[in-house]
Amino acid sequence: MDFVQVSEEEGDEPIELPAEEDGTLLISTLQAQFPGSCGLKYRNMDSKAVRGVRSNEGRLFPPNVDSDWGDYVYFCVFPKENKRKSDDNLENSTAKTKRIETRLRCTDLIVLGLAWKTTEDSLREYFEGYGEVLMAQIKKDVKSGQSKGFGFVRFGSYEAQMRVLSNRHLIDGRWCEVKVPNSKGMGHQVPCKVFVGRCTEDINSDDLREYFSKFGEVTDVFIPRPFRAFSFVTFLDPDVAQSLCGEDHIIKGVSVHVSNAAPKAEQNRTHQGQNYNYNSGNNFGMHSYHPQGNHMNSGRSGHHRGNNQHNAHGGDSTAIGNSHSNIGSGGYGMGSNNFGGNLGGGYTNGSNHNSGGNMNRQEGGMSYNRQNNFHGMNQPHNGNVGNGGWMNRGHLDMPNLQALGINSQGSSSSNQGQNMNNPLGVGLNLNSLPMNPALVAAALNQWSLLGNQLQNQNQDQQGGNFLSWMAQNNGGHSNASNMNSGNRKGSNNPNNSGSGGMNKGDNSAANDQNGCPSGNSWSNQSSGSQNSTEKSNFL
DNA sequence: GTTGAGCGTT
Repeated sequence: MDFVQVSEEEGDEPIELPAEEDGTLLISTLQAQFPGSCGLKYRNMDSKAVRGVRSNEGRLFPPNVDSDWGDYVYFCVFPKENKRKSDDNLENSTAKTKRIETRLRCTDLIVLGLAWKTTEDSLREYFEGYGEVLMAQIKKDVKSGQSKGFGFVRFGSYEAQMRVLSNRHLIDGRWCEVKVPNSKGMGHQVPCKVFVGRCTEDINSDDLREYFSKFGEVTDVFIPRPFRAFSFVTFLDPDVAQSLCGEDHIIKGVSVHVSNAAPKAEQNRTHQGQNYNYNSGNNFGMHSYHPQGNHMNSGRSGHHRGNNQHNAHGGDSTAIGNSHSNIGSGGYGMGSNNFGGNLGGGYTNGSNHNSGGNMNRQEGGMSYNRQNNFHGMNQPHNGNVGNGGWMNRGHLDMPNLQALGINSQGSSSSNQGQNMNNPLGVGLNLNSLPMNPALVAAALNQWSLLGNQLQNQNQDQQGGNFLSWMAQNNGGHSNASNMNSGNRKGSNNPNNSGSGGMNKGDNSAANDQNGCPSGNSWSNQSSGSQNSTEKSNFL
């Protein structure tokens, strides 16, 4: 038997790999020793150049016609990464190799929950459906030989490993869990899912899948219904997902924006000590990552101001009889996002109740008012006195507001005394835009420039409830239960600002007028405060 | 002979 000397990198100590009878070397043999490698190359002594080894159908062919591998020491070829702009700074081949090593190297995977009857053969047989299996073992009791119900498997390719890690497995009639050992089951630490913003309604999941497949295998596409102008695309390879983040792509003539779909908690971790004004109101329930079921955050420091009540994952029947109040003082914390309060099961975790109290008094610093002044329509002055510009919102990039014709300076200067006729907390006349206002609203909605509270048609009809179409509950999943509970008593209140920075408007709910579950009570009080509620998780 | 969260005689 002929042996081929192979090292991982030129100069490394070689390992002798057995060639086949026909003189070829199986790539699987190569990968058994050098996981992730896809070929061989060697240094030609005459030309001093590196030569590649011919590869075909899983076999590597010796360079000499007489099936002789010669005295060369071959070294491994690893798959090149997608040549993307983010890789431009990685010209150093060693760095590249090292990076690929860490990224693409296969590891043993633990398979938990195996049936007692599952054997190493049947385990191997099952996983061979994903790719070459280099090892499959069942851990057994040494005395009895009985399976302990778990085992290990190793694949020849990182691709197969990734595929296995991202799937569920029914093996011999039992659902088994496959994980990287001691990894707490994350599968991969890097998120595979990206947020695709600025989608239009005619971009369907097939479009997204087809488009994004050119960057890597797409394992899932999710488009929230009803239409919310964004979607999620999940890739098999988290690195593909990451490489796309921050980019704009054109799908069906529409420029969409790809960004991180990481949990909001992760994204906000970096923000400290700023005059934040988090006034979102968007709560995306579906496909959300809820580390805990319930959150109650209140305090005077940090950016978890006010109360954020999460009550995700429906079925809690918390929609009735809730009482939410946010009382802050001298701080930045008002407004309330209440995740939950969801009637019914299914995906009922997207409710967003913002109880008004939309006083945004800005005292220097940055102001980014994503206030939900929906109920403040026809208000000559809605109390937004922000003047600071846009705040840092974490990893989500801001939209080009100027392109949208939106004045980001708030509404105080230009809108006082005007009948804005729009439900946005920013100075925008949607009717004047040279585009579909619904699209603009959707875009704004995406960026949390407006909440997803939607006016009840019975009230404030002058307010241009163009978003109300979004509010229609989709049968089955009531995730878009955007109940507006913040109607002021006496709408069209000419002044919502209170005095001395106090938000003293009567923000008590009139839920019974608004089709909301009865019994809720909402109130917000603040003094000299900035609003700081957070958007919910994306993932 | 049973069992059902875990982490492997290298």
